[in-house]
Amino acid sequence: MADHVSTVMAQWEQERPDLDVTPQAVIGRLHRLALRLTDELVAVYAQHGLGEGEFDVLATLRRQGAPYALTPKELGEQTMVSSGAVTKRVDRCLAQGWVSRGRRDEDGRGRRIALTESGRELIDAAFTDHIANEHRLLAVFTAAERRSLARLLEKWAEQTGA
Amino acid sequence: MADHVSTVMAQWEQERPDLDVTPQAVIGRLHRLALRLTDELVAVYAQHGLGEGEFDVLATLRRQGAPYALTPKELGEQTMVSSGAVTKRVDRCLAQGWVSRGRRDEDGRGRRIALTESGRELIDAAFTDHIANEHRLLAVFTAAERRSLARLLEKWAEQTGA
DNA sequence: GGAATATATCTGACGTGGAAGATATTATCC
DNA sequence: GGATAATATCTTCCACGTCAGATATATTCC
Repeated sequence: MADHVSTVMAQWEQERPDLDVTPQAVIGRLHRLALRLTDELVAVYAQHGLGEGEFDVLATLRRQGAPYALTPKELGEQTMVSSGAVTKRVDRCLAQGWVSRGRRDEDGRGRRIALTESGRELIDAAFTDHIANEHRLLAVFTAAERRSLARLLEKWAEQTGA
Repeated sequence: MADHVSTVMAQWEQERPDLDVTPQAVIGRLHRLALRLTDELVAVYAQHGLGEGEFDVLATLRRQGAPYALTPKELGEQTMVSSGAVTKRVDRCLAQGWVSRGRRDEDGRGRRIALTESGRELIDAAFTDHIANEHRLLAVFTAAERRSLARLLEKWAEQTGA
């Protein structure tokens, strides 16, 4: 019945009775859960020959709508990775022919990363499976629990500066 | 008012009306939140000269109680990293004199990683700050909300095989 | 007891991301 | 319009983790 985090908390209460470790019930669980969920999600990306970074790039471009294009800066902001990571992720997608890297018209500094036709087909198939996978992972919950969880996470994210 | 995840979901509803992307309200938010929280936690580890891996090792040993020792295998199981990662994390702690690596008596294959006195002092100080930090991060919530969130995460973790 | 197998740990190659600085282009100010 | 600053992107180096295989020791079965 006791999950890992409960065990850990009991150990701390024994060893450091001066501290109130109840936050671990939320933060510890959240982190372990995020790790496990990532594994589950990555497994589906891999079925389509995609790593997490590539999936992230293609999905971000895809959801912008036609013509499925963003600058590297916008890509980095939306995916929360550094500019260096964006360059490398785009390089990998480029090598597979999933995106093109063009010059932005107005501003010579800017680039324009756009989905190719094959990239769009790939991400449409992968994303369909991805969403099915997420439904599967959430199947434990009732609709009310899901709403409750979503609301709590949203509130937290807002405050942290989501 | 609209957080990033809400925006993303609205984009997908527009682009892929055939899919029900509501799971993102939970899974997307959980992942972004985990990333942000990690940054906040790591900042405190760094104040004590610790990386995430080192903190993880020292804290895991510390909460076992005296004599603060585990085998590499046990360390890896509790911290959810590969055996290779355990070796390297322990190497780094060893280089700083925070742990010792001895031979386990009964089994010549086994090792015994134990906190040194300086390691114990360091993790006690760092963990005190860490818990204060977690309290700060959870300050947005009422006690009831915290319990509710903890319960939902626990339920989820249980099913995934926490 | 010796061969085959299992277990525990370590090693090395590799992949990915971050941080800081390099480069290219544009904007601003006199 | 030329110097200076700002912006966008890329490059380089490094930290850290995984994975597959290497090594050392233990166990099992004949």
